[in-house]
Amino acid sequence: MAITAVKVRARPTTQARSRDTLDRLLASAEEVLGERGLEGTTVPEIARRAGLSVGAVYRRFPDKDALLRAVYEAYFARAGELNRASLLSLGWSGAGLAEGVRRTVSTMVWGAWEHRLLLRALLTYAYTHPDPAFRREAEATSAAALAGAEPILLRHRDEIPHTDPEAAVRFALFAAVSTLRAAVLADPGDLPPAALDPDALSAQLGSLCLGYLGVYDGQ
Amino acid sequence: MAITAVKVRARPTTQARSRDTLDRLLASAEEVLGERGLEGTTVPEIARRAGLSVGAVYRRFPDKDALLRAVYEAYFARAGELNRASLLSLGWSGAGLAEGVRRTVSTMVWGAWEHRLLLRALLTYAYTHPDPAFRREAEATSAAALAGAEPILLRHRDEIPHTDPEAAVRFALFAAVSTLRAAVLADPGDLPPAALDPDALSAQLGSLCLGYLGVYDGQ
DNA sequence: TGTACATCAGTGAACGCGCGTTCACTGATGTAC
DNA sequence: TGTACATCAGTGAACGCGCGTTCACTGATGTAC
Repeated sequence: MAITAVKVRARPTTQARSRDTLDRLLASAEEVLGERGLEGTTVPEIARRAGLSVGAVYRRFPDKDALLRAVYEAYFARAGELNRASLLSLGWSGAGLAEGVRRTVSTMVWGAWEHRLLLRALLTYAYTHPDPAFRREAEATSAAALAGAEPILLRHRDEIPHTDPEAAVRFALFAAVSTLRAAVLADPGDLPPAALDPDALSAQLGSLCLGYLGVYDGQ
Repeated sequence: MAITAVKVRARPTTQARSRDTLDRLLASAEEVLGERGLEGTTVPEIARRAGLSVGAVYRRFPDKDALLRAVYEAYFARAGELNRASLLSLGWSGAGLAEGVRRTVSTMVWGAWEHRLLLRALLTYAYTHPDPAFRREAEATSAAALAGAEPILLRHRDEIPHTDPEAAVRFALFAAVSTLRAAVLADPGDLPPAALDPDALSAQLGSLCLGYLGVYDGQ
C-alpha cells in the first residue's frame, strides 16, 4: 500500500528495525497532523511520539517536507484502495446508475469523515505548499483515488440524458468531492444541516450528482 | 465599504495621513497575498510595498494577524456588496428560478475568478488559522457574502419540486460555492475542463444547482 | 561457531535562519492661549 | 496670527523565539573468513 509511495523519497531500508522506525514515523506524523493540524506539526513532536530523537527522522527522510509528502501519498493510496474495493463489489452486481452513484458517494463521504481531521490537515498542506509542481502532483494523487469510479459509472451512459456523459460524470464527481472537502475543511458552525453528518451528506451529494446528470429522483 | 470592518481591530485614526497609511497597508497586503500567497506574505514585505517601515504597521495593527483579518473582512464585504447589487437588479425583474440561479452563480464565479489568487490566499489563511473561533467567524463572514441570494431564490419556491425548498436552496448554494472554491484552490492541472474558465464553470454550476433543485434543463 | 570489521541506526545538544515584534528616537500635526 | 506644547505618525536597527536541520558521537546489526 503505502510502501511504493514511500519508497520514492524515503531512504532505502537495510535493517528490519529501520522499517519499523519508518512505520512509526508515518503513524506518528498522521497522529500529530490529525490532532494539532498542519501548524502544530513539528519535527520534534513527531519524533517524540514515535519514541525517537529528532536526528532519526533525518536518517529516514531528507527533510520534513518529504515526510509529510509520504504521509499524504500513503493516505490517498489507502483511500483509493478502499474506493476501488467498494466499486469492485458493485461492478458485478446488476445495480443501475442511481445505485452506483449513491454507493460511490457514500464510500467517499464515510472515508473522509472517519479521518476528518487528518484529511483537513493534508488538504491544507497541499493547498499551501510553496511548490506549484507539488500542488499539481498532490491534486493528481487525490484525484487518482477517485479515478476508478468514472468508468464504472459510465457503463450506464445510456441512463444519462446529459449530452456529454463523460464530461458530465467527471464534473459531477468533482462537484461532489469539492463539496465534501468544503464540509471537511470548514468548522461545523455555518454548514447547512445536510453537511453535518455523513448520512445526510451522502444522500444530498448523491442527489446533487444525479440531478446534474439528469436523473431527478424526487428527494 | 471596508471601513466598518477595519475599524473593529485597527487603531482609531486621528490624522488624515494615518487613514492613507491604513489604506495603503490594506492594499499592499492584498497585493502581496495575491502575488506570493499566504506563506510569502511577511510583514517586512507588506511594509516595503506600502512605502512604510515595519514599525508603522504595528502602529495601525496590534499584530500581523489583525492586519490579515482586516484584509479578509474587507474582501468579503466587497464581494457581498457586489452579489447584493447583482441580485437587487434581478429581484425586480420578472425572471424565473432558472434565470435567478444562473445569475447568482455567474456573479459568484466571475467575482472569484477576478481575484483568484487573493481569494486563494485568504481561504488558506482562514482554513489554517490556529484559532477555531476565528475559523468559524471567517466561515460566517464568507457565507454572509452569499446570504442575499437565498430569499430571492426562494421567491420561486413553487418552482422547486424538492420537498424542502429552504434546505434545498441552502445546500445547492453550498455545493456551488464549494465547487467554485475547489476550482480556485486547485492548480489548473487536474480540473475537469468545465472548471477551467469562468463561463463554462458558471454554466455547469448553474445546471448543478438546478438539477439538484429538480429543474433539469437538458444541457 | 567465533571473531574483527564495516556499515547502518539512532542520540541529543547546538546552530542558524527567518520572521514577527519592540523600542528609543525623529519628525509631523494638531491645539490652547 | 503666532508661539509653545502635547500628541500622534513613522523610522529602522536590534531582539528573541521557534523550528528545521546538522553533526560528532554511541550503540546495534550484518558480513567475511
